[in-house]
Amino acid sequence: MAVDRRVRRTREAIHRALVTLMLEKGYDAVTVAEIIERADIGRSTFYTHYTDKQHVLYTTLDAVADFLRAQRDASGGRLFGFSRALFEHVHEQRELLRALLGRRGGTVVHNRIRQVLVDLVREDLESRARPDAVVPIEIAVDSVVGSYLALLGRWADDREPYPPQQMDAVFRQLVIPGIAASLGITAAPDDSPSKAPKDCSGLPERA
Amino acid sequence: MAVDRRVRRTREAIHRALVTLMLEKGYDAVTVAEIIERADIGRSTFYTHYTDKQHVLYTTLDAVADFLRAQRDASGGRLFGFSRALFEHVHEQRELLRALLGRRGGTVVHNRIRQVLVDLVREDLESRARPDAVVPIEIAVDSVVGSYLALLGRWADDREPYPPQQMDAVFRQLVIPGIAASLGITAAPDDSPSKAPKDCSGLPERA
DNA sequence: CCGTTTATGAACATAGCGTCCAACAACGAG
DNA sequence: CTCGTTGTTGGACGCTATGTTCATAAACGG
Repeated sequence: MAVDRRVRRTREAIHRALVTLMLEKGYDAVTVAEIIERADIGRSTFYTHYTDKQHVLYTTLDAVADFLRAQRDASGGRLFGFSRALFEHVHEQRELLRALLGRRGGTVVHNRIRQVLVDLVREDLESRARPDAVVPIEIAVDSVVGSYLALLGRWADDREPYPPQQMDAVFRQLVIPGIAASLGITAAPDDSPSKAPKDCSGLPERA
Repeated sequence: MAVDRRVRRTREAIHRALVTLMLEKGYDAVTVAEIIERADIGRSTFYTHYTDKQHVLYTTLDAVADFLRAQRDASGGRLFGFSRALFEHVHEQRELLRALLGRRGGTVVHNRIRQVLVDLVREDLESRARPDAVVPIEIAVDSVVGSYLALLGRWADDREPYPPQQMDAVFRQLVIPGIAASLGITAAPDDSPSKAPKDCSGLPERA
C-alpha cells in the first residue's frame, strides 16, 4: 500500500514551497513560516513531517544524489561520465537545480552536493590513475569537483546558457589535460568509448 | 591623530572573537551574543562599531583582499602569480585563513573570497588569451578559481599539509594544461619568468 | 461505515537580533 | 591637571523566528 494521499500532498507542497522560495531569496533567507504559508499547511503539520528547513533540503538532495549515481552507472565507464548527464539534467529541471546549484544555494546545499560529486569523481579517477602519479588522487578529485561546481553554478544562473553538451565539452577541455598530466591518464578531452561520433566538438566560437 | 585607543582595543577584541569562534563552530553558527561574551564587551558597544556579524566579517575580508592585490602586483606578471604567495600566506596566518577558507567558512565568506580571486585571475588570463580561444575567458576563470578554492580549502583544513610551494606546484600542474589548451596560452606549468631555477619541481611522490 | 491516521490552529516557551538610553569611564588637547 | 569630548556599559524593550504541545476536526482506505 502506498503512502497516505494526504502525506504525499503535504510533502509535495512543502518540497515545492522550499524550491520556489529558494529561487526567490536563496536558501538561507527562507524561513519555515514562509514555507508553511507558501505550502498552505498548518505549522504543526510541517513539524510532523520534517524537523527542519534543512531536513526538507536534504530530502530533496538525496533524490538528486540518487539520480547522479544512476547516471554514473549508466554512462558505461566514460571518464567523468556523470558530467554530461548532469548538465543535461540541469537543463531540463532547470528550476530545481538552479535553486540548488546557483549562487543562492547556501553552504549546506553546496557541501552536500560537493560530497556526492567527490565520491563519483574519486571512483572515476582511482580506476585510471597510474601508480606513479605525480599528484595524490584526493587532491586531483578536489580540483576537478571545484572546477565542475564552479562551471555548473555559473551556468545554472546564466540567462542565455550554452547547450549542455557544449558545457560538458568545455569542462573536459579545461580539466582533462591537467588530470592527464598529473595522474598519467591517457584519455583525451573528447574521450568517448561507444557513441558520440563527432558532434561533441560543439565548442563555442568566443564569449 | 590616530584612532582612539579604546576603539582600537574594542575592534581588535571583536575581530579576534569572531575568528576564534569561527574556528570552533564555523561562521554560520556564531552568534553576536557569543562574540560579545568572548570579546568581553557590552552589547551596545558591539553595535556602535558594527551593524552585523557580517559587517565584522567583511572588514576582516577586506584586509585579506588588499593583501592579495598587493601580492598580485608584486608577482611580476607570472601566470597565477598570486597563487604561491597565497599558499604561503595561509601557511603563516594559518589560524585566520583556516577560519575563512576551510569548510567551516560559510557562503558569505566563500563568495566574497571567490569574487576577489575571480578578479585576479581574470586579469591574468585576459592579458594572455589568444583571440581565437576555444573557451570564453569568463568560464575559464570560474573553472580556475573553483579549482583553486577547492585546493585551498582542503589544504587549510589539512592537519599535515604539504609545504606551500608544493601546493602551488600541484595547482599549476592540474590547472595550467587545460587553460593552455583552451585559451591558446603557451606558458608551461613551471612558468617562471625571472627567478625559481629548478626547485619548484617539488612535487609529491604519492599521497 | 468506522477505526485509524493526518491536518489544524492557537497557545506557549525559547533564542537571537537590533535599538535605546541614562549613567559612567577613559581619553587627549591645551 | 582640567575639562569637554568620545566611548563604554548594561539592562530593558520589541521583534522575528523557532520548535513543541494538545484538543478538535477532517480525510483516508479497508
